[in-house]
Amino acid sequence: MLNSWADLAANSAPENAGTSNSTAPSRPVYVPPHLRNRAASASASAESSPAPLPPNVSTNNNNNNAGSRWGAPRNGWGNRNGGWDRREVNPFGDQEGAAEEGAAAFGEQQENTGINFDAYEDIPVETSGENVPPPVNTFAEIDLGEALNQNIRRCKYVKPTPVQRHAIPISLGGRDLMACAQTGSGKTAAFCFPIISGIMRGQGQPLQRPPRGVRTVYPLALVLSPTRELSMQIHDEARKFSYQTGVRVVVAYGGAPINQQLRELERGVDILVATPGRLVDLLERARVSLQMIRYLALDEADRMLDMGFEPQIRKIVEQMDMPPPGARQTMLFSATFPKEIQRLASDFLSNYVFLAVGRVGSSTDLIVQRVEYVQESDKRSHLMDLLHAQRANGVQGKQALTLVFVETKKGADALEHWLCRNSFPATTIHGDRTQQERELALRSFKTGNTPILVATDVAARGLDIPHVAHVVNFDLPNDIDDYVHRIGRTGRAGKKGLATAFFNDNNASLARSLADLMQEANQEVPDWLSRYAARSSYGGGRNRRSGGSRFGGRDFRREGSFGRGGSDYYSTGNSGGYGSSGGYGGGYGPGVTSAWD
DNA sequence: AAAAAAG
Repeated sequence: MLNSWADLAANSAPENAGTSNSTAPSRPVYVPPHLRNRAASASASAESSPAPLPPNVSTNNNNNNAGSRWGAPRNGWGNRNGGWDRREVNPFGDQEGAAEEGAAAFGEQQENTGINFDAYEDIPVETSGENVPPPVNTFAEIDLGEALNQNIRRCKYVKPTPVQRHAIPISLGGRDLMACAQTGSGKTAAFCFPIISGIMRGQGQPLQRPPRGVRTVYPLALVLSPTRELSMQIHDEARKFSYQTGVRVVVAYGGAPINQQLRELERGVDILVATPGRLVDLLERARVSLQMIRYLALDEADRMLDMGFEPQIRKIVEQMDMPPPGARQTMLFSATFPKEIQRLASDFLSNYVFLAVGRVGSSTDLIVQRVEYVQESDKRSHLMDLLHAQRANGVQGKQALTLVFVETKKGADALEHWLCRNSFPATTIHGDRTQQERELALRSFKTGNTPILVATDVAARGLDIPHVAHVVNFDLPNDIDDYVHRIGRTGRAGKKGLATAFFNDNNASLARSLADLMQEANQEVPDWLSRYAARSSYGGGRNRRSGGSRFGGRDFRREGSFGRGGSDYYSTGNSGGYGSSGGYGGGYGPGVTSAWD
């Protein structure tokens, strides 16, 4: 009873507000955010004539036939939100608040500016594809719009990071993109800026929908990520970038009450950030339609396309109502991009640019990697030793943050319990905990309240946790890519980090790739590990996913002339067709990427 | 074999 009444009220209120004295719009039309104040009154008086296109609308190659294919723009904006959102909370308001708590606790300033650009100076970059738009050196060179520029200043971003310098012009040029890149250095911004800017410009043609459920919303951009916490993080960042641009960002993920998310959606959504399960739910309830999607971004794209996720992603991207490749712009980001996954991913892309922002020798050098031989039964006491040592390294009375990865959820609980019993304040994050518990754990860790976090792979990717001094692989993962992502939780934004792994016979299959990785990162490889690696290379101890070039860094379209790709990982220049290889033969072997995302 | 993601 109460529910249906509330729903009714929630449903009709914005509709009335948006159109006041006219008949309710039945057909959606895209109104760029900067015109929405006017649009609300304009559409009321001009119901029968097509809505004016924004003056600076630029035709996008990929979309210029969308009008004929999908129907001409109509009146009425599907999101029923005429005008800027006056209730928009200033995400910068508590400048020293939430996100900065950790920094404050450590007596440091502004994590956002903490990027150490010197660490990036000589980062090798490879691009391939046809007519690759050239990189820029400053934000000023790109016309992102004044509102967005102001937010960039508020974020204290002074100049674009390497991934931004390359990815933003490519995306603004309307091209699809597969990028091997680093989050810590602004990966989220690299796909958010072009999306926000594009939405503000009203680029391309809106796609018409058949009238369906009145409460259906039509986001223009979709960002998918593999974990709830990562979606939250992306949402938080995207909200900063879109502040006062009129572009509305909404997040939807499982484990949280759906009603609140539905209410947020009903207030209007331009950019939807979501985890796959909850999005499918919303699509099946017809509360969200993907018909108007003009931008699709997959964060941690290789994870999104691996066995566990691929069917869901295919369903969302190929079997719902999303415009096909070419009629939308698609951006895939990850630090690791095995070529098998690249092949899968190419289904979603159209004439795309491949971009690899690699590590230079110095990038993963920021993370000191250690491997110790530890029997299962000795792991706990060994961890204890590390933590005792870590205690001495505390900053301002706070213990440095240590992130401990384990294999299983049960193992995580057990270890947390044991640590607490031994007076090490620890908490844990894994998929068997409630969402509330997960978020609490992460917050408590970030603030230094609980300086030890025991985690499963749920925390392996993308999470930006400042001040993680030490990553311990209590249990090593089976996949070297997961190792790369895990250790990338430390040594972020150009800062130094330490990663310690406990290795024993159970990890024999990882020996070779681990030894290779460490060698390429100029780390000291223990002799016993080298011997292990040599042994396992006989036994076929290769990683399941590849025989060689298993890291990102290389466009799989360029495979072919070389037996196993990777040894010519970096060509020198940018652009060039598929076949052109600069042939930098040095050092990168089977492809080390950044240890970051 | 495990983890993640809907309830």
